[in-house]
Amino acid sequence: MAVNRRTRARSQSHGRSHRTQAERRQHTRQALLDAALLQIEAGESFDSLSLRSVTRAAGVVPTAFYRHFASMDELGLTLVEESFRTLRRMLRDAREGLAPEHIIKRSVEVLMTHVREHRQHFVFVVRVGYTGNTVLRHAVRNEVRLFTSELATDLARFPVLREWTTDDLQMLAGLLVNTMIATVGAMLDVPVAAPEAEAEIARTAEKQLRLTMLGVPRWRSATDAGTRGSG
Amino acid sequence: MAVNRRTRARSQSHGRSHRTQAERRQHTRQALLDAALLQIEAGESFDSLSLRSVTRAAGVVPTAFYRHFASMDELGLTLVEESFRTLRRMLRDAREGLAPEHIIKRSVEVLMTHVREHRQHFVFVVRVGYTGNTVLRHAVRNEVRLFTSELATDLARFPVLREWTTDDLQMLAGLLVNTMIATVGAMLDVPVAAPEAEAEIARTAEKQLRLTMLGVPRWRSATDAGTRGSG
DNA sequence: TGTACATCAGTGAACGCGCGTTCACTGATGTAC
DNA sequence: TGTACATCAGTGAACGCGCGTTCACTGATGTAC
Repeated sequence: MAVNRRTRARSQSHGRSHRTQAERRQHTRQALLDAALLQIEAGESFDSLSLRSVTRAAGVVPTAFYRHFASMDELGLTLVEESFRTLRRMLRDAREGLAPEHIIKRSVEVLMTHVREHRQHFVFVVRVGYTGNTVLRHAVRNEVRLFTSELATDLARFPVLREWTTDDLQMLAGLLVNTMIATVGAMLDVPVAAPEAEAEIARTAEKQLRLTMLGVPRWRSATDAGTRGSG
Repeated sequence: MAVNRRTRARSQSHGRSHRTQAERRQHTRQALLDAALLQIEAGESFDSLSLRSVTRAAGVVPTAFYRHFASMDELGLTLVEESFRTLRRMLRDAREGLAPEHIIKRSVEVLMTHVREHRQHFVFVVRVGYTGNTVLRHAVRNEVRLFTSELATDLARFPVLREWTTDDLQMLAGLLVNTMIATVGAMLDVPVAAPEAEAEIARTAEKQLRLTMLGVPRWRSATDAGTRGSG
């Protein structure tokens, strides 16, 4: 009898199947994060999200917010971390699928797949990276810098790049990341599941990466001539 | 006497030297636009600007806003136009200073100069181009597309690009514009008048553009091999 | 296992605030004679 | 040039609304015995 009473109470209390308090806490927390991502995906900027709209969408009362985050900024920083965890996973995936012949095509495929599957995280990064909120903007741009460095490290392993300076590798990684960000931006302009448009964007990204890599074997001499003079 | 009375009234009325009603109207209108740009430059997103904060900064009462714009969106669209007028002027300047040998260095110089001199317009474009407000975001991205096309037309005049398809020229112009946007984004991260940091950003941009252009002469054959097969 | 108490995620009322928008207005400039 | 009237940029009071944050609370879960 006592057990029945408690079971009923549990399932009634929030209409969910989470047995422990910790599980329900975690569930609410994630609901708040998801509500914010959803609104950003729908076209809002982070600045225009309100604590009340987020809690409303998450199905809790405004004051419940403070059980999980001290402010919207803190929630935003959590989303930055969550998003870049996704991006790092993508980098790892790309690293593994490296058949040197088709590396560009494969990289773009990995990118497109990840954008499709984690659209919200990419929207978040692209939007917040340029949005008003100074704290979040710097958090994102800092993560982008780290991400670029990781890519530079990966690039250093390619034979053709073995002789490049760290500086030049960063420069190349930056160029590739720029192309990636612009590609993501273009994909986000397009309705979800518009295969033609997506394919067109992918083709352009591939061409741009291919063109970039075409310059690579000729790089050294050009830099020497340009910066070291006739010494 | 009558003249004196009127003169006094004029100069007292707003403490300014604008003689005609039309001039004063224009003055207020520009004050509203400038106030918005200033707040965006200071780190706000467009969404977080309020009609009241803009009128406050412009030194007029909130309701005066409606004498000039029907809504903040309308003011925003005016700023999009104003900003891209600046960017087009930049393109024209770049077009004129084309000494084929130093074209990249010169282009980056033109870019850096314009960003320094019209910082607000660049901040506006970069921020709004990714911010929440759907109307403005699309307005900006559309202008960027037009801007890219104009650049593609300019590129078509170079001997080495004369044989390129329209599609490939767009692709290349897109790559250059991406680099430009990323460069502007990096410059805006940096405090105003930090010559070292600016120079470093300029150097990276130059390298990236140079690397991109290094691939150009080799482009055709690579594409042929990739897309046309052995026919 | 059963009981008594502690913890704490979520509640709901209340607050003061800045917002966009309405409205009737004021008074200097512009214009017709 | 002088006068009488029209125009219209800017004013100021008022409104209802959603916001973030405070506070005392409730009641289910967790824990010590």
